[in-house]
Amino acid sequence: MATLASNSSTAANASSATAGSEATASEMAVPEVRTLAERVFHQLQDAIVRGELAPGSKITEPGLSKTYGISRGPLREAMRRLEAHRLIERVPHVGARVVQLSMKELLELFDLREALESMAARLAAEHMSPEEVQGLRDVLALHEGQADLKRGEAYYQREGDLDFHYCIVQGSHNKMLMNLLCDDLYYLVRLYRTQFSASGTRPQRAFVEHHRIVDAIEAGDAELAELLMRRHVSASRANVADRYAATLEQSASKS
Amino acid sequence: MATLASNSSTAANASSATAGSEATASEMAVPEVRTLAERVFHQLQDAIVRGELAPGSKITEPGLSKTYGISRGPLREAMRRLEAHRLIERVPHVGARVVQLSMKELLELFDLREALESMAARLAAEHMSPEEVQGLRDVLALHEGQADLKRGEAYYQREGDLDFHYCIVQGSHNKMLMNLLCDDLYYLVRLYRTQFSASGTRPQRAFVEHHRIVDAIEAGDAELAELLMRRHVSASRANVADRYAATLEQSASKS
DNA sequence: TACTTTTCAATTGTCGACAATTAATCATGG
DNA sequence: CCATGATTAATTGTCGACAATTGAAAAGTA
Repeated sequence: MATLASNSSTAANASSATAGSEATASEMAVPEVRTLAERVFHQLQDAIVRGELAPGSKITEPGLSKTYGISRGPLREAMRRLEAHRLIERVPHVGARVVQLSMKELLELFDLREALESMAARLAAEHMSPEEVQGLRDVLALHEGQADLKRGEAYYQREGDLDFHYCIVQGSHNKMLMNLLCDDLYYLVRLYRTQFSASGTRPQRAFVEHHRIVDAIEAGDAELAELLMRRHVSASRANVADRYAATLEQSASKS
Repeated sequence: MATLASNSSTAANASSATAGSEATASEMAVPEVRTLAERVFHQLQDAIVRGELAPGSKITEPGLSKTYGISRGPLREAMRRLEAHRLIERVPHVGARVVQLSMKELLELFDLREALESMAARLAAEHMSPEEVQGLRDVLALHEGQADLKRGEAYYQREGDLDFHYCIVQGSHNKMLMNLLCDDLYYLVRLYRTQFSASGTRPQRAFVEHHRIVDAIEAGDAELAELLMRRHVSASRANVADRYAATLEQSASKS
């Protein structure tokens, strides 16, 4: 219940908003529902990331228009935004399909994360306030408690992992970096996790890595924070690659 | 003439296309002119980057609709794409304005470049073919010849600088990285250069740094290439920051 | 049977008009 | 004279309809 899939900047805000939750925390801080195009954009974004719209499936404008009960005008603008966020792929005069991440593209995505998140960790070590660091520790403690409850069920831990990375990026105080990672790349990461039904692995190791990163940030050691985050993402990437290689090997021996 | 502002991936393609130029090389490889929305998107993109649409100026849909002779439908989709590329900023029910980069945002942009381009250099050192490295050397020689001709006139050198960085990113063979840098960030860089009328400085130093980077890439030394590119971008960032500080100081003493 | 050509249904691209919201203008009162 | 509120013009958001392009099914021929 603590980690929610849609807005997912939960723990980041939880530190500042101490009391008086007037919203039920299940729908908060959606800054743009002023227009139909915005609303259907977010709906489609969630539907894609949660796998309700299958990767690779063709989506047609009249179909969505009837499904969401809106005209094709706003719908096309929403689709243009989805295209910009790389959640759908369009071909002029042909149509649009939900993206289907290949392993090659997934590894490319990890290279991007390694570059950007290590930079984020460095900036976080330089700019994060003590209160923000405390919030970061709270996030870690929260997710560790969860992981104690359901050992093995690593799905929630996975969403918690993203919450942790969200906080780091927020701590960088670099708006461009925040937009890039939180608005674009993290949605792709979540899409990958549903697409490959990636049951999170190596949870306890990730936990200690998270703690080491926070330690470095708290100490203001920018270089160390950067290095540790870089290793953290790189190890995650290697883990994905290994599991994929194992899958290939398995399917090869079967046939 | 060699460096053109619009498509700007000139020298990158020049290496592969050796003979038989059927296009006049002034308009090549524009992969999407199939639809009105695409065309006006590129036109607006160029107009903004070249400063024809002043930063901060409000752009209105009926105005652009009449200017470009198209309906508001495709125009709105083009504007949505411009918004996604961070070249305009929209407020629902209010309107859109051309972005105006503050110095804070410019420095944020440099942090992004440092993270991404150092990663690009590392990947380029790992994946670039000898032919691609040779093309890179050609680009360097070309721009050095230009700089010899018009010493002090560093504007063209600046565009050449971007050409160089284009080639590196291409050499990374990472499509996501290429899209991010070439389709998004480099347009912002060019916008900044026109906005701040940034007459390029420290040209000769940049030249030797470029050569060192290519040396490292050719040697396959990924770590060194990464480090050098990182320093290169960081030095450029520091240079911008210093010049800005000097400007502030000057305006303070005047008043 | 296999291959080419033609037809056609469906989808996308484009347009003009209407409704909703905003910001500026103008009037009114203190 | 300034502040406050109503009015209005302009811009944005939304919709339905028409034109253009595509991919596939159907027909025809070797």
